[in-house]
Amino acid sequence: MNSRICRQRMLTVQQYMTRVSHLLAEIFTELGIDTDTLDSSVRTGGPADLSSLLWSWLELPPDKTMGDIALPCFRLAKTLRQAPVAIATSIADAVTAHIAAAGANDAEQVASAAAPPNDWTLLTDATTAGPYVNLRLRRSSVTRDVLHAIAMDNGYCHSGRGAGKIAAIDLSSPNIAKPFGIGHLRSTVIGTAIANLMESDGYQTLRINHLGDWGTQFGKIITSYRLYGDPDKVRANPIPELNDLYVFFHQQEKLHPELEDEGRAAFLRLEEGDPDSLALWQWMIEVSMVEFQRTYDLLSSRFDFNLGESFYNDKMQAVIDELREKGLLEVSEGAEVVRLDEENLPPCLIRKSDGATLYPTRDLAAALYRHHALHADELIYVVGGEQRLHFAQLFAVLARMGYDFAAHCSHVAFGMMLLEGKKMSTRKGQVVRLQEVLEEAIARAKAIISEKNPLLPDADAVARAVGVGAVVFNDLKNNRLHDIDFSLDKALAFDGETGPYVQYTHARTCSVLRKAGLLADGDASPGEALTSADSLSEIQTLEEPEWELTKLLSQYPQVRLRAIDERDPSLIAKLAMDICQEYNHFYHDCPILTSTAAIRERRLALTDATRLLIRHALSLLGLEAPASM
RNA sequence: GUCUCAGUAGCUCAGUUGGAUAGAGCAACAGCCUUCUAAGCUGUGGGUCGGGGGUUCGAAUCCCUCCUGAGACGCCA
Repeated sequence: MNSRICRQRMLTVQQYMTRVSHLLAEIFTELGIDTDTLDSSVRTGGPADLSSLLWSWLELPPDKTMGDIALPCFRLAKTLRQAPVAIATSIADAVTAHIAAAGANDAEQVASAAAPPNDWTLLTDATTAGPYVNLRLRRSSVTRDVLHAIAMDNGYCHSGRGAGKIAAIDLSSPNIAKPFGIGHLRSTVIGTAIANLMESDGYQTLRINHLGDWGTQFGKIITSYRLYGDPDKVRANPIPELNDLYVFFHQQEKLHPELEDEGRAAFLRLEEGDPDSLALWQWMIEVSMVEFQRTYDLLSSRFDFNLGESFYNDKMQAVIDELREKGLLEVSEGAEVVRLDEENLPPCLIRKSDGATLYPTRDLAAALYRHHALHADELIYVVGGEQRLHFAQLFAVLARMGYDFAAHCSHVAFGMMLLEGKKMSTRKGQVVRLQEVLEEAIARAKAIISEKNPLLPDADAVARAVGVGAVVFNDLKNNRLHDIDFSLDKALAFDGETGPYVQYTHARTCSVLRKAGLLADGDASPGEALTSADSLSEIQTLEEPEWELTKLLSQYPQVRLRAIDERDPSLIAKLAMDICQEYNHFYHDCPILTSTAAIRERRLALTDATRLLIRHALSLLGLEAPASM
């Protein structure tokens, strides 16, 4: 159970692993094993310090009944010239002796976060299973520490590695005059979650919506509108009509190739500043933004900047000048390029043979603007994986220009959304409109509410939170680079590993706390149950589900940091699901409200801790957490 | 053709900085609401981890090779 996260040794009960590794180092020294006696094959690349070395060896037993932390002894066999099993036995015996000497069993109250690093009361027993030493942590003290830490937010929801730094995140980036398709959902929700994660680490974020508002396509749309458009119809229903005109134009283009030149000429007029064309273009941006905003409102996405591609029109000449000054520009086949042979990349096209700029030119200008004008330290691009090469080239050119921040640029790639196994194409009119998907999701959520909980106050708001949550979570739970074949039924599933499941579990924790009189609706701070948890002196025998839940909760800080480092929100989604699964298991097996005072107090504290972390995880992912549903 | 990414249960995917018997959800079947929300919980069945070689005490994980799918590869964005 919960193997997804549990088996990653780095992430689990990590703070205790540090202490355990110190204890084990003591044993090793006692047994005459120190870093000098370990041969280099055992130490390779590892830290010189014995306890750090041991720390890196610790892992989790595959089965929770075996213990909490395991030390495999295979690699010691060669140096010590003993069988791994024998080594494991002597280590386990030594640990057992220490535990007994520490009088651990009478010291229930002693072990705590403040205990010295060589406090053997942290452990309750050591056993062997073949060549493995399995150690068990003292549940009471660990649980108390974890609950205390969550109440204090010791790194659980906030950290400060990004303090004073600015991260610019390029996300969403839909195209003007085209429908906001399901394909743009990924960039929007992944980008939003990454921005939230960075903020939890102290970064100031700049969420930049890099709108597609420039290019030949606008010449085509303008031409199509002038030739075939009905102004009244377009005004009534702008985006679908403009999209239809664009699609129709492409069909006509096949029959009348001369239209292509006309479209190009129309774009040229726009570039030259023809007032009529500009007005039309401006108007398309306005109506598109109104439309997009409806979707963003549902998703609770916000942006610090809506800067279209056109914003950089007057900033590209400076880039070209700078490249030339730095001697990076070369003429090749009539075009101007930056060669990237050393980086083993194809050359980056900066200027067409007719002198016009290109996509990379614009992105260079944008990167420099974000660096110089917006003072961004980190540049993050949440853009589909098909643009890998483009970003590799972009970053390489920045490095060539001598910008150190090139090392702090990253492309967060993701797979494509497919429709019935095929790439969606706006040109062919094959798009799934996100707005429709969200509305359908909300309608289904509403139907479930009226069936299961007809008296729920604020049902509409909850339906919106849950419906949208289903769609967003579905996209966030796997950050795989897999292409996704869009399925409405999958995106709108409310059972199993879904957003609504996580939200439901959150509502469940709220309900328990409400019944205990410990929670006012929408309370974001730790409740009384949790803040008084460090005074819980009676945490004696935790039952399995409580212990498993505690261990999962303890992973939150490390998982959050890893999600930030790997720019992977799915890690948060997965841990949230694991916590929910374990909480529901606990909820089912362990009565809370009807238990005797001490147990009730402890279980309420666990419930409140769970509630806080689920709530926080959901907020990182951009989901709401209704208090009942 | 070159490069990149992917291939794990019927489906969707975890696990990939090497460790013990490869895990979830969905779908199917069987149970659990006079007790804290059944959007839940429990159980059953389901696997040549794409194929083959190699390194290792130990490989889904590392190396080589082949197969399959997707994407990118100079004047679109």
